[in-house]
Amino acid sequence: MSDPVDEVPIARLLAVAYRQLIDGLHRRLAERGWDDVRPAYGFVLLALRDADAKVTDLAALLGVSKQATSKLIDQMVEGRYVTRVAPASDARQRTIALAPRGRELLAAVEGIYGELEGEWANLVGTQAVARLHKTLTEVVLATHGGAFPTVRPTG
Amino acid sequence: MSDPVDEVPIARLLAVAYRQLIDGLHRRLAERGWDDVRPAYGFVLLALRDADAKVTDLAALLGVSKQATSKLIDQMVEGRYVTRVAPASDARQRTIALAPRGRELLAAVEGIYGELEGEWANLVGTQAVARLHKTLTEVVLATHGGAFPTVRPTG
DNA sequence: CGCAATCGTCAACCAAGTTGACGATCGGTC
DNA sequence: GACCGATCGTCAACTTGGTTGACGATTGCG
Repeated sequence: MSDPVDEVPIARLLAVAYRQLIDGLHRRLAERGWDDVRPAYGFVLLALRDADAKVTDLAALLGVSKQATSKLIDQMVEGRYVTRVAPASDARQRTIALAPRGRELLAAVEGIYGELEGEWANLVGTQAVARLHKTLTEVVLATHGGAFPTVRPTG
Repeated sequence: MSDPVDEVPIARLLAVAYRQLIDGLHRRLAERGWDDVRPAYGFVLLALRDADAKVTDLAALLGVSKQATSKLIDQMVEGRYVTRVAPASDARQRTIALAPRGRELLAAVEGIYGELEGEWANLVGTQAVARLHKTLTEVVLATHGGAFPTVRPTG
């Protein structure tokens, strides 16, 4: 690639940077023994951190069908990251909650994100990273009516 | 999602922002009649803007196998975006070049990127967007020995 | 009570990757 | 020139992670 750096579309920068973070995350997770983890797990773990969720909630969050979500949860149940229980309030539903192993994984993920972001801060400065975070947040919120949008897994 | 915005990992912001740009790009392309375009086409078009390439070059750039690349090129040849010719220098190879229609598509893509980035500038300011570009570029270059890395398509 | 709506799972299918294989062609060595 | 390992790109079989359709069970409302 010989295009001047100034002309690289932001979309490509985002793609490369995202890929880099995700690859780094999964490499470090594997090094620490978490070697059966898909990128999509991260979004589910985050969603469940503060509150349990239903399959349809997670599907909406992830931006995929409920069938795809159900499959993903299958895997996560099998890996013992989440639990799936029919609540007393509605026998059709399944309540998905973090299992202890899922909490441990979430802690590992957030720790590694901290490391990776810290490495970025070492490269370009803490302020630049904070500004990056701020700018992206503003753009995303402004273009989605002030709310965090669906995350379609991109990897 | 109830997590405070400050705690959203950058990886997620990147994913959302990227998704947003790509979706916006493809929506506008479709509106302008380009309705058979995959996100991966963009990376190929960019790569071919200044120089023809071989299948293995593109595979390395895209971060996928040569078989996957060959298939992708199949589609792009069929859509008349690129041409594929065995060069006189080596009968095993295939030289992939932009066809006229591919050049038109590339121009459309770059125009839309300009629009989208302009909209971001309207939201957060021209300077913030420029800084975003700069920071991401620095991070990416610093972590890849000064060179632009492989882009594995993320969508 | 009846029925439309909702839930989540099963099943079939699809797109875009992966790995293995292979015929054709190079390029280096003898 | 002959031989052979390396390289090229395509074919083929397979996998993965989605999609859509279907459906039995369960709600919630009239």
